[in-house]
Amino acid sequence: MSRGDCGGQGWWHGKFRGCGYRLTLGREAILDVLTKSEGHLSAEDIYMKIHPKYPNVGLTTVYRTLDVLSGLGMVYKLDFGDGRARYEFAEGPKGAHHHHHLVCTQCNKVIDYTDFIDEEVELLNQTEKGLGQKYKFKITNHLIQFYGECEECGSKK
Amino acid sequence: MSRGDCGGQGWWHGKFRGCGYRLTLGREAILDVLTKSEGHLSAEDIYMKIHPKYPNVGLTTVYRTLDVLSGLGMVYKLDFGDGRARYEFAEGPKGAHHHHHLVCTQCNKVIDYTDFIDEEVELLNQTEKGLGQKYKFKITNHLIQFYGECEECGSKK
DNA sequence: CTTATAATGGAAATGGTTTCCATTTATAGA
DNA sequence: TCTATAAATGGAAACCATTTCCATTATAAG
Repeated sequence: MSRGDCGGQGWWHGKFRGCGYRLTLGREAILDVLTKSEGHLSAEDIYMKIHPKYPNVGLTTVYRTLDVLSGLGMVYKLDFGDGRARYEFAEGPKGAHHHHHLVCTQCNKVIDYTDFIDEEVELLNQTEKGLGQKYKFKITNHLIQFYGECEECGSKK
Repeated sequence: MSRGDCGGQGWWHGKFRGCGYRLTLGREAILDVLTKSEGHLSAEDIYMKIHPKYPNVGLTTVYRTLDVLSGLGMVYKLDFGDGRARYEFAEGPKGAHHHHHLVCTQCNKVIDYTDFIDEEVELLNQTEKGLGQKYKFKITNHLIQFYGECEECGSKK
């Protein structure tokens, strides 16, 4: 399984099979949307995007698949405070495309930023290590979000 | 309005009045619970704690008050992935009792930690400033959470 | 190909949160 | 102190994202 294969169709098959999951059309369709769309999709967003081409993939399956993917660490489940979960594809190893979020508390707009990521990540790694030892946690992930008022909302007053 | 007043009964009266909100028994009861309980209460938790003493304060009022408090920045609304919002009192100025969260993705247990907070906060302040300028955001808050598997859940396998 | 069992979809249930509205209450002003 | 007015309330009903149920279908091992 050479690294080059990862670009081809279905590079995640191994990950699925290895964990005892089956490969289905619905799952492929959902992963496809997640990898090709720019972030922050809700379950329904994904359902809508898939539906024209795969009208027999139900919303329930979307939820179930997102749960599986989230459990495998292939997808992040996020909450931006708009009452529905948002999902984004977890990029490759070691922080490629790693980013955090800037959320407007008025209109729920979300900006992905990568500024300062290097410094952040270094501190986070240290912190993860320290916390993991102290609290006997096996830390697998972190979430950083900044909240505030975006330019547009600020000027509306 | 001397600073010393803040310890007394109802130090938040000014904040409320200043924003055009009225003081009611229910609101005082809710604030009282939030300030005196250790964090992460759900709306229903608060309702249950209040109910014996204030049986005529409804769950709806709890939700409404938490919304108001959250809007005033007196309370943080948090999501630990267990399907209900959790609220915690936002402590005084400049990071007194400032802490972040360590969340077990299996059992949803939450540990508050203050380790490394100083380094984190310094980096965060810089980041906030930089991001605020670049994206024209008026940043008011941030969220940091680490996710993983707690000792107990890890040993259950 | 056959078989065991995972996965599915659609409808129904769930459950946290919000909305509605008639009633109560806090507060400013007389 | 009393009154007027608009905010706040509670309880029931609505809402709506997500989950559960279950009979059916489809994957993949042998």
